[in-house]
Amino acid sequence: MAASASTLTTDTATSQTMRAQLRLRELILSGEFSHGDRMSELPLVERLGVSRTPLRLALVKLEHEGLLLELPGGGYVVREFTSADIAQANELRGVLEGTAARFVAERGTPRRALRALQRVSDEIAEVIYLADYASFERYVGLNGRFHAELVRLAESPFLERALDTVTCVPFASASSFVLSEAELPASREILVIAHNQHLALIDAIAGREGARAENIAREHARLALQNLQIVLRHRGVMQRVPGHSLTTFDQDDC
Amino acid sequence: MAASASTLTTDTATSQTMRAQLRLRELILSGEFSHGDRMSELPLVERLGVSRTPLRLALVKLEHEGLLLELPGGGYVVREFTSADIAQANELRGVLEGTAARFVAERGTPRRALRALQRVSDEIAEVIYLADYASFERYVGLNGRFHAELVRLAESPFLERALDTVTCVPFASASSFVLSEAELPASREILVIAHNQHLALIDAIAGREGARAENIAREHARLALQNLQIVLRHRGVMQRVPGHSLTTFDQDDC
DNA sequence: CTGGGCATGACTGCATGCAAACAGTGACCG
DNA sequence: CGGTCACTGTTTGCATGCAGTCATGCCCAG
Repeated sequence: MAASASTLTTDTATSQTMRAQLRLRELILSGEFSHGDRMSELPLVERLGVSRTPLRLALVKLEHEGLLLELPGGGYVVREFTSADIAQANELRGVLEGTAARFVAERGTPRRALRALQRVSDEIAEVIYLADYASFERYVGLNGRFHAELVRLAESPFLERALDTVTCVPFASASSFVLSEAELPASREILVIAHNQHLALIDAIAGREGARAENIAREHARLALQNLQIVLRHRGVMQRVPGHSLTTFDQDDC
Repeated sequence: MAASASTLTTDTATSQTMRAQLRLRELILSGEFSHGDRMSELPLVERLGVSRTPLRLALVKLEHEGLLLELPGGGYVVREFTSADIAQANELRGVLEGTAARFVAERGTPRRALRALQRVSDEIAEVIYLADYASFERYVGLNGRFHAELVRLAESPFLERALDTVTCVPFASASSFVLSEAELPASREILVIAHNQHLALIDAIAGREGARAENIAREHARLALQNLQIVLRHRGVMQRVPGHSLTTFDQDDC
């Protein structure tokens, strides 16, 4: 849901509820609120320009998404994500994407479908050796497409739903690959490794090696965490990353 | 969410929204509605005795739970669960519970915590050799406790959330072990096997054998599907099982 | 000076009225 | 006779008013 909803922009939203949900998520992830902040309805009504009814529906949905926590006495607060949360969510993502990969490999997929993955992979190969920032951003988009395509091939709606429960966690989704200019060389090495894992994944799927595909996808997810740790060495970068205000990193442990 | 909410009864619900959500879920699973039925607000308002506002919140929550589907033009219909859905959700449950088992095994758990699992397992050992229906029902409860305890030990909120996305699927949760008087002997064999898997799981966790624990839990989940297939041979039983009206089973394929 | 109780304020949960959109039906035109 | 358009009824989405509850702060008494 997070993925599909976020493809809409705030303007194209048809209902007030959707508008409120998108705009609110945007506000939260942009750092407008910090973890623990109470989401009082009246100020938000004023700020978002929607009535209380759709706003409340949006709050309920964001609570289900995991960004908000319901208070016992009523009302919601912005949820906090600890480094342990991020690590666990990321590991879980690896498990689920690994399961997707296994499903695809075991079921056997027409070569035509695999070619879609291959194409994205080829595009990625073109950008990882370019050292400029724009190429990195393109990589993030392509990488997201690769993972989305993989999950799509699994043809398992429940798997997608389960993945939605972790992709809402900042820094735990495949497309939240954090970039750091200061660590460009180190990050680029990681991209090379990640690309190699993509290739191995495709090879495993093509050969219907389910267990291999699963394990590659798991290790692939762990690479994202590794990259996050590298970037965390330079605090300055993090300030600009969506979702930063929701996280609490213990010093250099993640 | 499904698990925690269903522990409350309709009466103890504090808010109208909660009351509507519990009662509605009850109505849907009890077969009062069939898949595809439209959940019109006004009739439900009359039936549940709550106003439209809390009812709509309940509908949103049930949609997120997976029991309802949102229509493009607005409104909700009762979702259909095909046998493929059930199989996939069950497989996914195995993956997630396997991950829970792996987490517990790898992290290493104090013997005191393992003893809780052991106790439930001991209680199960007492009931599986009794051939009466009451013992079967006790087994279902104990089995649910075993699985809940295992997930609790994993100490991973996201894992629990992800599991919630599959436990809402009829016949896919650990506690939805379907009983059939007609197939008592066959089902009892399955219980014996399941109990043996529980013991192996505890042993694997105690020995910190993560991969073994994970694979046992996966295979354990597949056993539930096997049992369902056995019970499906006798259609009569299914009529009384919660959630039956939401499912469409292809003949003897599941 | 401190602790407890009361009052006031704010905030949430709920109910209902209103408007817009969709579907269903009937009539009219080709 | 069939298709299309318009009208009507139903349904959802939204806005707002109201009441109950929780928290906060102040005042008074010990």
